[in-house]
Amino acid sequence: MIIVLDRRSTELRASVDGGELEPVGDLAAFVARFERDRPRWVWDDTSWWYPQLLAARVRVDRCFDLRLCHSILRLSELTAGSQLATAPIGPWDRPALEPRPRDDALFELDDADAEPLPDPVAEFQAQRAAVAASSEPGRIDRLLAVESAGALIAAEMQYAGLPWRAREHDEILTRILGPRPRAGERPARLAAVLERVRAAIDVPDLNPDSPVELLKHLRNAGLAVASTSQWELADIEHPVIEPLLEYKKLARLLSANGWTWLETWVADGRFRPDYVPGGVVTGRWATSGGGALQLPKQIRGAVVADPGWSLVVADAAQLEPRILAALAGDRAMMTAGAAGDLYAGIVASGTVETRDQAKVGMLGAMYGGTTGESGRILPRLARAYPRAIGLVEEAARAGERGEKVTTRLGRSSPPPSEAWREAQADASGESATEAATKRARSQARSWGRFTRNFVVQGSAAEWALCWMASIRARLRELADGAWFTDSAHLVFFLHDEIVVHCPAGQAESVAAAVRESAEEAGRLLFGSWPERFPVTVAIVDNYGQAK
DNA sequence: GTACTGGGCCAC
DNA sequence: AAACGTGGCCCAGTAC
Repeated sequence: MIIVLDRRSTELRASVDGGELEPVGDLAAFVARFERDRPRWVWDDTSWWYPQLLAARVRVDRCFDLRLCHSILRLSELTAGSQLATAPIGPWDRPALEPRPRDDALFELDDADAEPLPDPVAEFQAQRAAVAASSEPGRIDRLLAVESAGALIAAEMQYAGLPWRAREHDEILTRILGPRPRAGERPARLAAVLERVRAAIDVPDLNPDSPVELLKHLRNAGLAVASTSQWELADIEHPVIEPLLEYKKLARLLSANGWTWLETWVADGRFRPDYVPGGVVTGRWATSGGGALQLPKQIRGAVVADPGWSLVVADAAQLEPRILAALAGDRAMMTAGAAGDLYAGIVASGTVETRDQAKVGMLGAMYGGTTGESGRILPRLARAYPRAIGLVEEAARAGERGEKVTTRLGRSSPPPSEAWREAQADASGESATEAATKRARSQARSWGRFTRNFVVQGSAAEWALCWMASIRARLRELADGAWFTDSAHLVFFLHDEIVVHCPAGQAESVAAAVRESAEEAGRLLFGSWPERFPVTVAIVDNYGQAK
């Protein structure tokens, strides 16, 4: 069953299985009634519809998020010839849709130039047509389904929140920075280390938070530095270095995740980040506000399970190189990963000497690194794993030619900008200057690094979506009809890592579900292909205790 | 006052 | 004195 929901008028309407649009009356009651038949809900934007349903304690199993699906179909090479992909840019291509029209006349006056919301029924039909005409409808349809499932999960995680102990957070800050000071003052330990910085270069009123000022005084003190970043300072011998690096560390914690952050983002014992599914070109999630995807390890100790509950923390081991091995069908690399630690397996094969070399080399291959140790190791990896390394090299060459690349399930990279194309065209002309050629070459390489990484990062993001969707389905079975936050539920996601909050008695079942879901995600992407996706699972009270 | 940019650094 | 992918957020500094 398919139900398209429409919010173009203040009276919400629905089309059931292709029927006429009819008023729904009370939305939550309507959805709850039809949800018993497990329809696929089709709506313009999950972040508009779903939070209000959750607030009314109505959960849905499946949806199509038309805006997210549109942006995939618009760019995908698998639907390149479709009407949807060739139509002019329209309202479905906007990053976020406009809010619901209001009755309020004044508001409408203000809002007069806002574009009307588009027709979801017509858009759904256009999307189905694009999928049906695709060279690989199964892949793209799976991508649309898991992308949409991700949108449901993001809304559910925000509703549930990550359990957060403000007192524990305060204790961590106090231990590292000193007690919370009055507004505008530095905490004691931060102030003390700043005095050591000022003394070391004899500048009593130094403002260490101004890079320009700091750089000037460091150079006056005789340090041959071009910036104040830690990678440059770390190697220098001078009494100011140690306290300065310490100051930067503490100041970062204070400004990014200090007491102000705590007051802004934690309420009622929960941190509720605003996840943005599909917010990154590669298909990764982004966040807006709260910085959930940059939660520093230092403060993860403030994430504490409720009394009688546990946290199941799981992360996929060496996800990206495993994805690459599977994408490329590189048996040798799969063999390296079969026993557990992929990097250790590369060492065991005799390709490199240390685990760190294996890791640096693989990351360099996937990011396009050419200098330093990763550059030196790459040729050895290329000999041992010609298919895997060949795949990322080919993705880079395609990008340098201005072509698209596509992930496992069918998300394609955007085309390079018009300026990029012009630069390439200028460089190939007869009258091209040496500078123009050099600039074009540099831009081409840069775009090649982007497409090189896109294939791996984007396919890994698809794996993670499949993993989460599968976990969500298994946890629903485990809940046995209970409201989802009263049973095991997802509370956190970090690219290749998830956290489930669950009654302690469920923890072992959840751990099993998480492992089974990782296997299922591998099958959803690669069928019966033998690459394995092992996950490390920890059952803890406190996120800081995991790994 | 707000809007924007660059430096810097956190995560993967 | 950066390179080597994807981001967000804070701060200082500047333009308006």
